[in-house]
Amino acid sequence: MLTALMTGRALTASELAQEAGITPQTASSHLAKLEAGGLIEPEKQGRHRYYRLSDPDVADVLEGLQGIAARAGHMRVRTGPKDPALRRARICYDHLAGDLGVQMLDSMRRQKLVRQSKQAIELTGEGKRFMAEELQIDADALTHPRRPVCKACLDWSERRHHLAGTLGAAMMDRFTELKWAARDATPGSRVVNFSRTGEKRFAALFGAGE
Amino acid sequence: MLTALMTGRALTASELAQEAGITPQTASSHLAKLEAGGLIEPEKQGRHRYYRLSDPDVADVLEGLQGIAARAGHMRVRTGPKDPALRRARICYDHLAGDLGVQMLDSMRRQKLVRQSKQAIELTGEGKRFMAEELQIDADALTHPRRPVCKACLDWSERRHHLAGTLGAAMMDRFTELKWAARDATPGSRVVNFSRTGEKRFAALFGAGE
DNA sequence: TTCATAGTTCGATGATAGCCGAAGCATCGA
DNA sequence: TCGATGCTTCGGCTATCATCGAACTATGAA
Repeated sequence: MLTALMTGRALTASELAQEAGITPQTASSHLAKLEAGGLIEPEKQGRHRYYRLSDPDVADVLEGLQGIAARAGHMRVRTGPKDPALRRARICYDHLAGDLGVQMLDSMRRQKLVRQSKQAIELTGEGKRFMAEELQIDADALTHPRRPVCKACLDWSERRHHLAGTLGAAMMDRFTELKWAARDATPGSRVVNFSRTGEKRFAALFGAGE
Repeated sequence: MLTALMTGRALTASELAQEAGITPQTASSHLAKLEAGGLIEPEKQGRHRYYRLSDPDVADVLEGLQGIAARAGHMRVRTGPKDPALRRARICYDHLAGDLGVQMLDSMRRQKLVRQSKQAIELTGEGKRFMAEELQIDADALTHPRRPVCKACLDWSERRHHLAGTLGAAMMDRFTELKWAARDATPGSRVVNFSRTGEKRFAALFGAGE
């Protein structure tokens, strides 16, 4: 289970159970121990519990152990992820998720448009300016009684955070208005299709980091 | 046992057993497993079996694990070494051991007088010259049918290698002839006492490294 | 509200890891 | 050659751990 988490992605308890080839009950007990030992950290998301390695140090130690194990001739093979095409862009409730969603939040962090600590995300002054100038979004108008402006939402396919909250929704709305992207016509589909120009504009603002 | 080995020193099977608070039989089984796993390496020395961590990587991983354990509030305390005054210089069979013996071999390696790989030590051309000029020892005359000229011998107190073999014995003989050092008068004592001038001359040739 | 799903807790069971006593090798010293 | 010491192997015991079935809680969907 730990090696499965070494990709940096977060996995649910059941997925980890399946990965390890044990029942959920057994996995639950092991996960509790790993958490008590400070090796992993849970993140609640609806009725799921996503687990991730609690620290880069843990990944380092595991990597070292794998190296030693490899020298001793003991090695496990890991299967890579296998996912459909909607990994790239889709709707999560009302905001952008998938590869592009994760990429967007990553880029926003790099550009210091937001500050993130754990689940809490805060828009910086620079971020507000950016939203107003580039996307014509008035961040101050997004406050809502029961919903935060910014929120980290764990991405189903990427298992990394993307941006939720009223700002996430407003940005998705703007992308739609600007005809950069549109929800797939197929009923029930969550796929988001980006137009050619939309993709370019999006990349100009939130291009994959160096 | 592994944390006991993290000092870099080699420890005997019985010492590791005592350190762990278990019987030698139990320790033997664990040591066999650790060796099979490539974590430790044995070195036979007479009827002792000295174990050391097989690799700096192993020490790194252990250190990482200890760090994680410390964060989780689980930690072990380790007792330091405790040894008598004969740690400094003593006779090991017929050659110099103890702090000064280890220091001597270290210095010889640094000065490229010898080349060492594992237990095997070889005198370099530079080394032969050094022996002839500084200590009036003809290295070529030291060959022996059943004994190597140079041999790494694991030091009891320092748990590092010092120089054994006919060369080690010849050097100790020379030190005695030159009145640099003498075996302690007490019968049965293995202590070697260095004279004031002897200590200086020795330090001039094999001074502690920079 | 009711049902389905994700996850946990509890209890029982079977496997095994750790442990030690006794005995067997190997090495050293006399 | 013989005894002492360091270490290992063997056999058996016990405690513990991983495992799963059954039952329970929480969240989301209908």
